[in-house]
Amino acid sequence: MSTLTDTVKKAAPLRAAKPARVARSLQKGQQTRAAILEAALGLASHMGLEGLSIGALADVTGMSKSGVFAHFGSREELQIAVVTEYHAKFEEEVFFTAIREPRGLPRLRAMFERWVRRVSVEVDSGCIYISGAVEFDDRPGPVRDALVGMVKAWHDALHKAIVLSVQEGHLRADADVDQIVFELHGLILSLHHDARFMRIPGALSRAGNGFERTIQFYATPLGLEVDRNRSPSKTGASRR
Amino acid sequence: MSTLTDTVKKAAPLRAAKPARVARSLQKGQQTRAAILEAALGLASHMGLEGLSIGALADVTGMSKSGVFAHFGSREELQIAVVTEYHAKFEEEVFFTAIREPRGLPRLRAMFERWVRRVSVEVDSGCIYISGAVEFDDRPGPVRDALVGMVKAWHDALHKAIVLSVQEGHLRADADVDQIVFELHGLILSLHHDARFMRIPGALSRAGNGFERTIQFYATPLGLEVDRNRSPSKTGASRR
DNA sequence: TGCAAAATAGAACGATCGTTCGTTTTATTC
DNA sequence: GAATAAAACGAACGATCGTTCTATTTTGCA
Repeated sequence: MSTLTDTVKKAAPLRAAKPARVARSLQKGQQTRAAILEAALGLASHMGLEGLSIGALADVTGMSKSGVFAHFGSREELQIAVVTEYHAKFEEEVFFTAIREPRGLPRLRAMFERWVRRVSVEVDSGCIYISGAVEFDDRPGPVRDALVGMVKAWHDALHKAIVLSVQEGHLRADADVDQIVFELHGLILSLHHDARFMRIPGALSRAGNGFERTIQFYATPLGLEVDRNRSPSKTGASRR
Repeated sequence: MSTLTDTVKKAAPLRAAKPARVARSLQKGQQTRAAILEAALGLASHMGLEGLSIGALADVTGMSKSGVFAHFGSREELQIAVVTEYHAKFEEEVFFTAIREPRGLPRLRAMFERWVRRVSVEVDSGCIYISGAVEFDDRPGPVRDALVGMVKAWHDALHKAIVLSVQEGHLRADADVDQIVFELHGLILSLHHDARFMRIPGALSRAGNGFERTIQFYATPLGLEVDRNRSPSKTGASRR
């Protein structure tokens, strides 16, 4: 558990821009900065990181453009702050919650389910990882670097959860771990696409179906018959 | 075959904006318009549809801003023209080529393979369907409508190819067709993500593996044993 | 309560955006 | 080749962008 956490923390170490303020007195600044960031997160979820403008942010928060600007120093640093904030929220609501589940399939399933929830239903809208990936796949710079680092950290976390599932005997020993990460991520991306862009109602359950089917496939021992009578995973009691 | 084609054509009927010019004489206008569109396609592939600017387009083509502008009447119509042009290319290089394969699994496989190629390796870059889906999932209007219609047409084409695969006995009779479309699309999206954003080299073969694995799953008759002589997670000697 | 520092406002900058308009160049037709 | 229509240009517009600068207000601590 601490290992997974460390991975996430290490791969995305951007956090402490401010040197923590020797005497932690003046809180007003940090306070409004947090409020701005919250608004920026909502705006970026709708318009994307590139659609995020300081003027619109000033309108939403009821501040002046320069007042907003002063808290970040540049638009790019604002974008990085937004990405970092999103990462922290994602970590908290998806990773840290799921990791309390017992290692192996239950934990992996929890990670996927919370991931699904974050991408499709939660709060006001879209996943910044996903929109950011499209916006910055051809745009080098620190924003892109931050995004890549965080997604990579999440991939690593998934990777380790799958390895543990193999070790626990929940998945086949010869299962291609990276391939599973690839396919699970694909289910999430397809969910995001169908739910948010195409507005297809059934997308959410499709993602769940896909997960169970994938797990079922990689859980089947080599040379043995697939048990079609019932769910493949003994831990499968939880959902569905 | 004509059915599939009709579906595509019907769902995305935007094509003939110009009334074909009674006497098909004046070709200079259409000619430079096509050249501009070509450049716009390349630009939009890199910067996205929202990143596409008339000024940059004028620079690339060596024309004046107003000269470029006059060919489309508005930025929005330019974006629609780009999307439509991309659709035509996609149709030609993916759909019309694949549909020459025999119905059933061979045709479905051809569609997927050409789709993969379009998304990852081909020309200069990214898929406008994918970037457009992210850019316009919260932005109502004719551009979004055009995009949704075209993606929906492609989904329908996939749907029919899968139904034919079932009818030919290549896939299980109880296979959930929409679920398969969902999962195959997920593989493409994951490929686009990993190859273009994360720059992971193995992504291309992962997509192929995922396809073969998915097909293998849905090809297995209910209650019968899976043929495990061949390794399932391996590439499965894909090329049939 | 007074003072220094931090936080915010306001105005202005250069740049770029999409768009309009009048003119000039180019292409097509008689 | 002259007449006519299409195409391309160039300058300018209002708006918005990120950013800078200076002034003003607010905050935290003595």
